[in-house]
Amino acid sequence: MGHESRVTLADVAERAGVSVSTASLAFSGSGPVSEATRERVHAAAAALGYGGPDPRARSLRRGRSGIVGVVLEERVRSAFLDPVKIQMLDGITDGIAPLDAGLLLLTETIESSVGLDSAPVDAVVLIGCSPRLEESVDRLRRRGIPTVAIEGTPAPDIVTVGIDNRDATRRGAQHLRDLGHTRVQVVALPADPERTRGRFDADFAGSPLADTMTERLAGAREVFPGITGWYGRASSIEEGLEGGRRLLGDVDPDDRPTAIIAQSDLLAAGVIRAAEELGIRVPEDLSVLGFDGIRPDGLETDLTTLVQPSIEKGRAAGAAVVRMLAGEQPPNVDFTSVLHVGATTAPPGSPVE
Amino acid sequence: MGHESRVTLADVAERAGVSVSTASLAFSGSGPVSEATRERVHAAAAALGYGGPDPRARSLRRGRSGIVGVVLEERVRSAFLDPVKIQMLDGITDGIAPLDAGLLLLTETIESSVGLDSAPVDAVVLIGCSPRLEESVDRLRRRGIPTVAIEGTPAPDIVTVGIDNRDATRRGAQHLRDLGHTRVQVVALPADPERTRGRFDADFAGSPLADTMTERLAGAREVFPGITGWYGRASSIEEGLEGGRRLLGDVDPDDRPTAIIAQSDLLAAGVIRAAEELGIRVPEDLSVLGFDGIRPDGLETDLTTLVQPSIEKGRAAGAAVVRMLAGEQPPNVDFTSVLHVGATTAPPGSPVE
DNA sequence: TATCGTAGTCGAAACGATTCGATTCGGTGT
DNA sequence: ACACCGAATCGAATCGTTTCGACTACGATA
Repeated sequence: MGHESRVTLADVAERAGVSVSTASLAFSGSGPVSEATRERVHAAAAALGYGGPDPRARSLRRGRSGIVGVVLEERVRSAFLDPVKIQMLDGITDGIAPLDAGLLLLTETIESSVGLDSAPVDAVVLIGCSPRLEESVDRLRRRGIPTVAIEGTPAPDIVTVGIDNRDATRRGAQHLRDLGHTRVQVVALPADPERTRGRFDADFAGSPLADTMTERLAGAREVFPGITGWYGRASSIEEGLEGGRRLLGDVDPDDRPTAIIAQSDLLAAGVIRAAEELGIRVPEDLSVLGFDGIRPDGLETDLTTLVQPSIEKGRAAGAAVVRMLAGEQPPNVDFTSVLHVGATTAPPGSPVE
Repeated sequence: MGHESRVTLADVAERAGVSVSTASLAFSGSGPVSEATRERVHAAAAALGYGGPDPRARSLRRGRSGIVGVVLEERVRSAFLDPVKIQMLDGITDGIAPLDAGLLLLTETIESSVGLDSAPVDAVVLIGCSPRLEESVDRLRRRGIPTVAIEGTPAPDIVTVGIDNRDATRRGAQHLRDLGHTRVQVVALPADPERTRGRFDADFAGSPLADTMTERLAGAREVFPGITGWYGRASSIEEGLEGGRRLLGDVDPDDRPTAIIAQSDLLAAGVIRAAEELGIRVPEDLSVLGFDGIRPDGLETDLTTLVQPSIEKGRAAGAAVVRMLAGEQPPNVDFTSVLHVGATTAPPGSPVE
């Protein structure tokens, strides 16, 4: 039963003895309908097993679907493993609450990203959007879909929400320098769209596209000009572990860095784990600086890190969406990170307490 | 610029000098169109800044929106804090991959749950759906929307995906009994829709609605018939901590349980933390059994727990959705959990190694 | 009593695409 | 040269609502 023709508003109207338009009003509540009529319509609906107006037709007519798309650059799985992303998502739901819209998870899959322009969204939020998205952003713009990018390259017609990546990292690096560190290296976020990993040297220009990575690196260089390091394939403990092994294990102990600037807390957690493996003590033999201010899974020490307001970022993005849908043109937003000095940084070569 | 009337397929068709239907074919590719025509249409589209067919209209006509709804019983925020939920979500995305549809996050908000029946979804997956959903499920059924419930009460017309909650817990409890435990208590999942918390005694019937909790409790009772305990407001470390304090701290040390069956790993982690607070050693003075097989944030010990295949559950749910949309009627699925013996269970009163 | 405003209702025109059946039109097979 | 076929194209109906303007009563105002 049930796969015959569906019950429509017209059926309900007929049974209730009213016109379709009246029946519509009885449901949507926008317009004057007598109490008696409303009841009759609802009764008819119940009798016919009508479940309410079809959202598809409604959204076509209204021009709004009540859905906000969220584009994650990676697989949903990996996005959900990153606490920062989750916090942003949470902030977004907060921010768009006034719309009472749903959140549609879209992943920037290979190529066509079918979802992105066949999805009935009223607006889109790009989270940590990668360069590959350029083209998609273009299509969104053409379709006139309001777009907000968190940590994205600023572009005409889209609102961006970001943080002071460069300056924050500079302050963190300065903290290390103040402690007396001079041999410092970086374990960085992915540097290219192909998601490779490897060492980079002092000349490394970064990718114009991997904005976050490049900015944070620039901040580190303001304090340690010739700084080199390693970039991973993702922001994860695993990649940090790999990077840590390379930077700490493959070298003559005398050349080994006394401090590592990790571009995320997850990477930092990996670096610390690598140090453990190699018998290097943190912070006595090695200082580690993170970025994000989350508490990485399984890391029990209090990480020195640059705390960024992830939830706020999401909330701001959500708020921007709301305003754009209201016809305004909200300004870009920039947040500030603060240095949290924990237990993973200390003067180089300091004795065990 | 841009808020005039939008460009439609008709405009494109006219400019390309073809009929609307041909233009449509040129885009959707379903039907014979000469190469020349297709190019002309696309050129016209580009010239006019047409971003492709409007998904709203398309979905009305096609009767499919390409969106699968996921209903989380709680706020999105708290759902994302539960690793089990995340794993299921991940599994779902995997499972519905063949549809290449988006995932719409819906929360069972108070009352009307605006989202649930005004959302243009082709199918819905309920995750850990609470009893309050009964009514919503009803509406979904009426609308003829295929519905899959993970850990939900079986109901006509909906497919359920579950695990052997009862039997698994029984095996876990048996493990404790085999170790020699007799004073055992439970720290349980929420027991009622109002999300209160408190003690429950040997007569406690559970809620017919909080299925998971009741089933797992029943399993424990098969081994320890008169077992009592505490139920929390959520599955979280925090609630486990609270429960642990009550069961371990508020009693005469001689009556104190020698083992606690936690109904989730997060609760177990909380219990362990409570034990630490109270100076109770795990597993020497207290054995703790978890459920889920995740690695709770910040817990460094290897938890003895019942490992359930969360990702598989999600995947199965996704697969069921796919089959339902294909017109089949897939069977319910039940998975099996396996006992992982870690370092948090030991014979009662055993000496420190 | 004539007039006006208003609550309630209705018809019909969108909304923007897809799709079914019909129509054209070169080109084969015989 | 005749009927016939498939490819390409087109017209028109359809998906199920919402909304706009028009129309009816009916009580209130002048």
